[in-house]
Amino acid sequence: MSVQEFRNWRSIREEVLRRIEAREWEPGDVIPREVALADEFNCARATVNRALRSLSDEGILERRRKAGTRVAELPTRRATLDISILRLEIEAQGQHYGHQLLAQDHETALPPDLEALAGVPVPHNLLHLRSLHLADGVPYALEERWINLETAREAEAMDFREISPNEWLVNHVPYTACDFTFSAMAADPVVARSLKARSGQPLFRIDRTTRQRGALVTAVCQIFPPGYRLRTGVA
Amino acid sequence: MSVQEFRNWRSIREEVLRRIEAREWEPGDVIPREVALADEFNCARATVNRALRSLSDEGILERRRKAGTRVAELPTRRATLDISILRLEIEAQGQHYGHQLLAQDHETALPPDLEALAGVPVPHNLLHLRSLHLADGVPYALEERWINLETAREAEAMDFREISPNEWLVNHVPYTACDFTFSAMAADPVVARSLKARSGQPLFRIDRTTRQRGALVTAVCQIFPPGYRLRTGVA
DNA sequence: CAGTGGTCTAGACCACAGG
DNA sequence: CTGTGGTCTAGACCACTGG
Repeated sequence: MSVQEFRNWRSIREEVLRRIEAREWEPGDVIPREVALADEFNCARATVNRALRSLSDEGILERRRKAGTRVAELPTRRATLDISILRLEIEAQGQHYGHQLLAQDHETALPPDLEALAGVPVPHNLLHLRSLHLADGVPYALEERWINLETAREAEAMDFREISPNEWLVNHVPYTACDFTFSAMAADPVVARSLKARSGQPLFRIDRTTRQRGALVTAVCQIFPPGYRLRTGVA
Repeated sequence: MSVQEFRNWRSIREEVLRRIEAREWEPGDVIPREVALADEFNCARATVNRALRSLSDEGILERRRKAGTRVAELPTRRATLDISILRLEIEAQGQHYGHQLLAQDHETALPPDLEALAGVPVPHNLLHLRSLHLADGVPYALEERWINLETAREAEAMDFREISPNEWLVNHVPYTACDFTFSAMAADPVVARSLKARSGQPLFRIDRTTRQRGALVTAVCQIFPPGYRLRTGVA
């Protein structure tokens, strides 16, 4: 083999991938330790570390102290979903975004499945909003949202006909952790009417709960019209 | 404020998050540059870099050369889905995994939606498999799979009644990139019978195409019984 | 207890993009 | 052109864990 130059961690990463694809290193094999690779590639160990860590983050390698680094046998496909704000998703498709507030009231509990997803105690003081996202005037998603008024008091005074609750929250409660659930459901008559679907049609649904420091911030259920598909980028 | 010790990149990361949550740094704000933070935290710049990079990877910060680092305004929620092998998913729930090969033949094209998802030229020499994954004997998912025989010739000789095609592929074609699509569909009579669902019921569906070096390796469509939910970890 | 990856440091140079 | 993040280096110590 010709002498190759490895200048940076990306090229090392590529070379490691190449060896795995070429089955020079097979699933389950322990690969040479960092020092050895650093020596082979004629670079600092930190650089090799950077490359191997990135592969380990993606589940392609498994690393353990003392045990060394091995090629994952049954790699978990780690798909990253970029869940953006619906407005951005719609505008990215070159469509005009619209938002329509259908209902607003106070509730004292979440629906059971969202409560289970939340995994944290849910207060009894919730602002409940039902709204519709539109793309070029056509229903794009029906959204049902609960906002914890103890975490986000100012939400009560907001007029969510102007700004969508999601965008307001994102800018008001900056950093949050969230859990998602994806599922299929049948359109009930109410939902069907909002989304211009027929009752009983299969709809794609995303549930989400958002927390900050262990306290619920908001819970959302978004329902999409028939035919909607959620796509991911690469693992 | 009391003098705090910042020993490692994780603690710096936490402190940065704290400042964002506390709105000391608001969405859109430029935060101090790495050298300044390294100075404040009394550590090397590389350590600050490590902390900020991890936040930037998650979409919480946005970094650009010369422009500096700022708190993301409309952060994209980056959910990571761990799509494991169904056998592992089932066994992780303490259930017994079973696999049943329903049909096997040759086809010359993918269904249109999978072909669109693939994004690479699809050869006309495909092995097609239809199989059922069982958890404790109950249908867990119906799987329809196409394998590119030009990439994975040996697949033709395999007996997929013994080992599931997915597991064989994973060990045979180690590293691959893949794209997913999630959607809802109505059970047609055939699918309904396999999954013991009623015709027309909403089903959750995952489509996936897998590539290696730009060549299609396999395309899969997995359909789950009513009530199935896909959950994610945190962003 | 010893070997491996995990991390930190201090310094350097580079690449990119803002002004 | 200049300031910022991106990366590399050489060396060091630490933490975990397998044997």
